[in-house]
Amino acid sequence: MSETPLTRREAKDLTRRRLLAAALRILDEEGEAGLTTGKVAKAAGIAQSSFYVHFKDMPDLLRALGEEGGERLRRDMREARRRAREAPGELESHRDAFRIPLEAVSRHPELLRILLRARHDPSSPLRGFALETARAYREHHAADLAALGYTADDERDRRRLEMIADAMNAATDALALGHLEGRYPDLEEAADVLVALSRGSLRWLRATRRDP
Amino acid sequence: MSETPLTRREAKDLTRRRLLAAALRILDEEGEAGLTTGKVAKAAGIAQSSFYVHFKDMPDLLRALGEEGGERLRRDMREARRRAREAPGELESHRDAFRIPLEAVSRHPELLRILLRARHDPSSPLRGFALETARAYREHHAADLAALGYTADDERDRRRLEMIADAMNAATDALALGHLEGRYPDLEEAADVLVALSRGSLRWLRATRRDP
DNA sequence: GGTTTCACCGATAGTACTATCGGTGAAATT
DNA sequence: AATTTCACCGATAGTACTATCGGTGAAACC
Repeated sequence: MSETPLTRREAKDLTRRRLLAAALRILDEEGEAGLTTGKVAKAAGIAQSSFYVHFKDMPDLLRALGEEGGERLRRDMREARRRAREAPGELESHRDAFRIPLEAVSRHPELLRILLRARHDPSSPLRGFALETARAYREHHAADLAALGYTADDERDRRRLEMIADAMNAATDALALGHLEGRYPDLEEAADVLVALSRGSLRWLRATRRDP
Repeated sequence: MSETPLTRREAKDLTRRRLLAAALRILDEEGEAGLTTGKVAKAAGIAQSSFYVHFKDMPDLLRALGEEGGERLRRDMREARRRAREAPGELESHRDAFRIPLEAVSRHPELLRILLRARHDPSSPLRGFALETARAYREHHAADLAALGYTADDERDRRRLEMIADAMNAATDALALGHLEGRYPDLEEAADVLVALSRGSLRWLRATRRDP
């Protein structure tokens, strides 16, 4: 049997993390409609009223959840970016650039599902956070394209890169969700599809480079 | 001033349609959390209790909304498919195949937004309908690819077509939403991006045709 | 060792929504 | 013209959830 010599601060922090974990699980399994202070508190092993010791109200918990989850996602993506840059071959690197995000999403599917839902739900307290996250990914991806040498001098060029980034991100999410639903068992195959689509966009960018 | 010589049946049907329209608007503006029998009834100009004259409960209304909206969406898509087939040039036809859905979505953005939200919300009564709709689009799109001569004999090939269809549909939705948010003012540009991505996938399918 | 702090508890007032009921008047039926 | 039907109404019982309150015991502080 393990001792539990926890200080008061440690115990409180543990409870807080239990609440956040319970909320994430309920949110993923039942949606925001099923998310109540009572359910979360009970799942975390405390009384409903004690919920308010840790959070001002439910939106406050969701904000905290967004901040923590976003931090984790950003870490994952930075890591993915770094590994993709260090990859060896040209084609290998290109495939990695898509396989790594696919794997990251598959490891933490709840967060993606919750963000996708919140993005389209005007009543969700997480909506602003979801939109901000999506914008950040889009612009990072567009910046990557610019770094590959595809100029973004005028407004039209910049918009092109943003549209490609937006479309590729959406395609990545769709294939990751399909994988989670069991339709695409092999992430390698999904990465191949994304590489093919991406190559199409790069070819188009090259073919339509500035003026005749 | 116009007379209103409505039969009882006409009057009831009118109220029913008012309820559905009010629900759609509230759903789009406030999300499912804001959708209550009281709000919908008031917006339709009747008492809260009269809601139950027309629908068994709220899920029942949502089911009806899904059926009607789905019917309209299917009509739009059939039409889009037909027009794309009749289009003249090769490239024109290819661009049309993407511009037309983009335009269809832009005309009825509420429905897409609601479907996207419901798809990821386990608590939504519309979830089953949203998943079914997504599946139908994916398979139609995959069937179109097969009709272009990209064989789908074995499991791997069929999965490839499905993944491409899935990814392209997601990309289309993403660009349509970006257009609605004002980021991509010109749908023609968005269609160009989709054509470029699509060409990438077609080139890949050709390059990897059956055995060496 | 005495005092203070505070995470947690049960109880409960307040709020919002659902769904049913009996009543009403005008349309439909006879 | 008499009778029936029914879309709609106001009232209300029932349910679910929020958020606050005073009380309690053990950890933290002195």
